[in-house]
Amino acid sequence: MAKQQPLQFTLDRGSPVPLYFQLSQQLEAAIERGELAPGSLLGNEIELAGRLGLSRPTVRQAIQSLVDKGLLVRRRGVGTQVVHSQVRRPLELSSLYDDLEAAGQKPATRVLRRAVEPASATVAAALGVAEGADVVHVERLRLAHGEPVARLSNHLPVGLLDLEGGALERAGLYRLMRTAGITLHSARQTIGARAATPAEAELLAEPAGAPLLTMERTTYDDTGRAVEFGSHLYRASRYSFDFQLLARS
Amino acid sequence: MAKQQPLQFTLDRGSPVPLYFQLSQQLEAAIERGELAPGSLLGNEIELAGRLGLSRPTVRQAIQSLVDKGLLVRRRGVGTQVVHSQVRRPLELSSLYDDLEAAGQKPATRVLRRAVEPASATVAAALGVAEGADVVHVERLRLAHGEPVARLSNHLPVGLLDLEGGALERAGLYRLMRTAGITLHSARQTIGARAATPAEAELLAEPAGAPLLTMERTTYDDTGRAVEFGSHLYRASRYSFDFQLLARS
DNA sequence: GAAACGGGTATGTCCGGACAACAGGACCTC
DNA sequence: GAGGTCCTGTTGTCCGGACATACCCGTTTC
Repeated sequence: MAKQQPLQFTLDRGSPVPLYFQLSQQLEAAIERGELAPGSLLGNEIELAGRLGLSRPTVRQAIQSLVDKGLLVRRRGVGTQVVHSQVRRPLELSSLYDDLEAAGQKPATRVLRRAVEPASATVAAALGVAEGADVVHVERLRLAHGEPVARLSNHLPVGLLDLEGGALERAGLYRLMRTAGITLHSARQTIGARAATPAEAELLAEPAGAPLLTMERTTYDDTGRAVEFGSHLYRASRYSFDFQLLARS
Repeated sequence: MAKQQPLQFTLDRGSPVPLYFQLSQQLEAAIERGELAPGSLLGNEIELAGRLGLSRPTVRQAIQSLVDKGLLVRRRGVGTQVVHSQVRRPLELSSLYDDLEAAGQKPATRVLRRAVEPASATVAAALGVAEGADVVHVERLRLAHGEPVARLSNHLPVGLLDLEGGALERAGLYRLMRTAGITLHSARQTIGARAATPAEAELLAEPAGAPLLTMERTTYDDTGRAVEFGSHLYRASRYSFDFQLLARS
């Protein structure tokens, strides 16, 4: 357990990006590159602060953000250790489109339907509007490498976003929302499974009665307003939900 | 948007529980009880700190923990607001047993198998041991209200835990681990679906070929060691994964 | 009427210090 | 040799202050 040579960090006090953030990013990059070995001590906070010309609270804030990400573990009286890898990304509020793109699958979208409709009881309850009130309904078929992967059905409040057809084929719904200045805050979702109906089987190129993954999700922005209700169907033979989660506290 | 009367908080400086934690718990309770209306401002930090006889960093730490939980939203230049509810609990590293118990379903467990076996390639890779090395294999049938819900298959390193049969029927695996002094840190999991084989259908009292939810999970403790690999089957007709997630940053 | 300006107010960042609490090893005692 | 005790190092908690920065809103200007 020999002490390793200190890493080099470059901090720019003139930059608008906070110092604790600059530090945490460089620490994360060093861990990613393996320059900070898993299990190794990070060196005590006070000495680190002194070496970098920062105060301890600032250094602590940088370290804390990585602890929250699951990359570091603090042990009182011992020190701060790098976790033994295995950590990738925790579950995020991400869109299928971006996930597929990041995985190198060429995603594509076919818009099946785009209309203003009266809200059903389920949709009204999820979006917090009156039953029968107008909502936007979008139905899309998502493809990867030209093969169908999922049927996405979304309901949105009217006037939230203008979903011009072309935009929907070039990006995921969430990216469009963020671009429109909506800050996503949280979502409530349910993942289940059921057998495909004949129509669904045909659309997704599956045999009749094939098992499908279902996902229902209501997304809220930071004012607490429901901005989207989605009811999706995934081909179980070609898709699964894959994520990491951290123990709280 | 009238200013409401300030709430009362009682802080005990003699208690070993940190002041910021006492405050955050009382704030959370007040939100839970509806004493802090959704959307209402929390009052500025400096004045709040003065009123409670605390410093601003302490108050900020309490508020920050609730922001991380998704209960509050900070807005620079505006104030800190209570989120418009909808927030319950984010996804946790919880055991099915505790979930069922919390939901008022009387959980029960039938141990189908408990043996030391050589690790298959999949299990060995997940647990980080050599293929063919000894691992503990536990197979359980989980019931709720006397009805089968899931078939749970777990592999653990030998010597980690002594899984006496009776204990396995009275509590979930994770609770046993925590009791044994293991601190769970993170887990990697995959949720999918497939059709039941005849044997699985029979065990779970489903028709042949019924859609089942599958979940595979590898759990790590805070030293980065894999402590459990689970491969589970859920009846899609009686169970679904239901959780909340927060947008990062 | 719409756009540009500016003041007030709140959070965001950062500092420097102090003491408490815990883990682990060294040391001593029996 | 086994057990307990002290010491040291490290993180945990808390304080008081300072300045920067973004947002809201009323005012002014065109």
